[in-house]
Amino acid sequence: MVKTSLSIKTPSNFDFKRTAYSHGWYDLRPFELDETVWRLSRTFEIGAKTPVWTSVFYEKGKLKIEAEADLDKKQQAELKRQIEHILRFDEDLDEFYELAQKDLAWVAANGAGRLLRAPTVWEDLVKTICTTNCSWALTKKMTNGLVEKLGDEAMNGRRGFPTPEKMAEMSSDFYREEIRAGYRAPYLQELAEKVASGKINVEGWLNSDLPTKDLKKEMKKVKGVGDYAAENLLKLLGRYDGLALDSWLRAQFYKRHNNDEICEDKQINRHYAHFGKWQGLAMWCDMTRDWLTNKN
DNA sequence: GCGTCCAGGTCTACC
DNA sequence: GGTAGACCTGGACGC
Repeated sequence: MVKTSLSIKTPSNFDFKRTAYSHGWYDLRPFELDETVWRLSRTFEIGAKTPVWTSVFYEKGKLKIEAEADLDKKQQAELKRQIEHILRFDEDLDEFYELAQKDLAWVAANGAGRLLRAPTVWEDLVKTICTTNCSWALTKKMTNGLVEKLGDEAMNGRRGFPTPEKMAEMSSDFYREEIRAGYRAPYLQELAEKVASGKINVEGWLNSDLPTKDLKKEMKKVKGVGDYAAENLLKLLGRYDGLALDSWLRAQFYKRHNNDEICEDKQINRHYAHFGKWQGLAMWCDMTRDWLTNKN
């Protein structure tokens, strides 16, 4: 039941559908996207007794927020801040849009380029590890398991993403046998312990002063994080220097730009090099251009 | 139903 | 720095 209704003014070039549907995160719990009415829902940890189940949708130039809890002013402000964060309101895409005018003009025209992210770097990091070396079905199974078995419950019974502390309590065997994380099991356990104990501050990566190259090195110190995972996470932090190439992205490139023939990664890099620090975002937009076809 | 093969990214050991 | 093999799961396929 909706107990708090709020609204936020969106940036002028903001497109809710393109942002919610920007990549697979909308499909991973605790996110839920109802494409029939374009409502994006999930739990938020905003200092209330329990996580707060909240839905957002776009109406008349404003983003409407409906939370299933009575929220005080402080909690309302925190909820707005987290929603602006996940929908990337702070992303200044003007420079990218200008660069894209030549061969990706549709990007600016359609307000594309904002990549949905979780409220915390922690959640994005764990989910990214769960995308490596497996099918999307298995990624969904792992994240669903984490949320269902370890997430705190909101008032409506829906669960949030587990905290590092909660995940650190569980054994490697739990992640292997219950979450079906396979060889990733000890990686998840070790990561949770390090984050919970403060040995690694992954939230600090968001506003890190480190050059991207050095930040990527830091990320790759986490077991289970290689080139693809680090570059994917960097994109979610707003750094698009890397292409985060995985098998799907490569296959899409071969189809669209290489007559469906396999080529070396060097060729893919060359293709997007003129986008400079925006090349990762340029490639992602290029490969996902048709995602909203038949969904409007 | 069972066994085999394969895709998917990263790690470790080795050169 | 580059490479090979192992890691583990689920789906596809053949029998």
